[in-house]
Amino acid sequence: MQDQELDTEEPRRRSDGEQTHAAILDAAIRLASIEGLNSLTIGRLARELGISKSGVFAHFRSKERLQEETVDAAGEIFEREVLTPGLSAPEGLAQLEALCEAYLSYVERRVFPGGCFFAHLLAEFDAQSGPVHDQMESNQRGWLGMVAGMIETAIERGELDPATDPLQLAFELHAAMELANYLSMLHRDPSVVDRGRRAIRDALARATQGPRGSRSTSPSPGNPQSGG
Amino acid sequence: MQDQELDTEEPRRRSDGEQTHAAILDAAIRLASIEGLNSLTIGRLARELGISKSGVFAHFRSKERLQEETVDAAGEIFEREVLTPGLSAPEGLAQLEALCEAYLSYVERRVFPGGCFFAHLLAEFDAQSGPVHDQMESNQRGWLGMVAGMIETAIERGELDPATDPLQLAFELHAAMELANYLSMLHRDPSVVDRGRRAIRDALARATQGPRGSRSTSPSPGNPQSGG
DNA sequence: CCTACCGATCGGTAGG
DNA sequence: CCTACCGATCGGTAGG
Repeated sequence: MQDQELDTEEPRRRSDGEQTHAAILDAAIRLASIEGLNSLTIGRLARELGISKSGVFAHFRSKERLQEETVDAAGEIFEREVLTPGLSAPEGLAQLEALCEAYLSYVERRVFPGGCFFAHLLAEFDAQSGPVHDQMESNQRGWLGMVAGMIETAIERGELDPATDPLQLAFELHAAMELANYLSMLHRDPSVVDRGRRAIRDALARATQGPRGSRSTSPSPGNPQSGG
Repeated sequence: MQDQELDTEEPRRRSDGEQTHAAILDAAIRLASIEGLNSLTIGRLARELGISKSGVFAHFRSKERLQEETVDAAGEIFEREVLTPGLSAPEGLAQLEALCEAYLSYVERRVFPGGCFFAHLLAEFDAQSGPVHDQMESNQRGWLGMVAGMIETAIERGELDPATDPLQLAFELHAAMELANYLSMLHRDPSVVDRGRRAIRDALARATQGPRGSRSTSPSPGNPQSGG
């Protein structure tokens, strides 16, 4: 604690600059989810927030850093809105279902006004080279790998047919989630998400029963304490 | 025919202007498939083609018309490379399979350097309002409706299980095609298209056999001449 | 956070 | 198809 003479000017009040910084990123995320990361311009964000261009610029020092921080901030929201609720379910098939549902719910609730931020960036940067492409590639690999890992765990626990190909099923689940996102946005109709929901439910049901309804009769209860 | 005095100046030689027009659209399509329709600028196309900005501009008179003509020209390529080969197969399940394979082959062959032009535009304009969004919505509806129609025909011909939901199966096939496009581009790996191929083959096999391998024993041969 | 500025580029026009 | 422009906006800098 310092002398009281600093009292009236709120000593080390960091909130002013930080709040502005956060407000810029919030606007940037919203804009980029609708129009893409390359549509971000410093001038446009400044206009939207009612501050000067250089006022925005001072927070990032380059457009590249603005883009980087925007992607990172969107990643934190994705983590909070999708990964955390998805991973909070008990390990195995339940967790896989929870993750898929968390994603679809996040699309349905329009966490980002333009739909899934990363689905937009996937299409925007799949054919472009550079740091954003590379980050998206690693994001996608991580996501698909995580889903495939959950499928493997569910197989080990006897909850899914051992004949299931984890990466192939992960691809199909992911495909349903992505298209549900795009089409629900395109048609401005959140109920399109239900098509994705049904595709996922059916795919998991088939992998549960096996392709011919041959179901392993008594799956082992599994070990809730063992890590993946 | 006119007098010979016009001979040396090639009367009504249209090829010059038309070739330039076509060359501009070709460059625009290629650029837009990689970076999106909004990344098109008249100056950039002019630089790439080695002509002046106003030389490009004169062909379209507005950026909006350039974008419209670019989308239309890409549509013609899609028709030639996907729809025509897909629809050339005999009506029914064979046609449905041919259409899916025509799409995957078009992705694999990199008909557009940035992958499927319309998959890119779907993500770019799903959350934006305006004429391009509206055209993409109608394109998507048309495509999904066509696929669903082929599924209906295949059901009527006894080639697919009558319990199949045409729009739901169309959604799942479409989802596999789109993700195959995005991921094969993202990883610069055409073999990712095989994941989509397998997803489609499996989905059709399930719809052929029914969910439990209960297959209608003697499907009617169908009528190849009747329209859909 | 501001004003004031830089060179480059944008879509578009005028006139040929 | 060209040169020569227009006002607006871009990312970024200087200096406060």
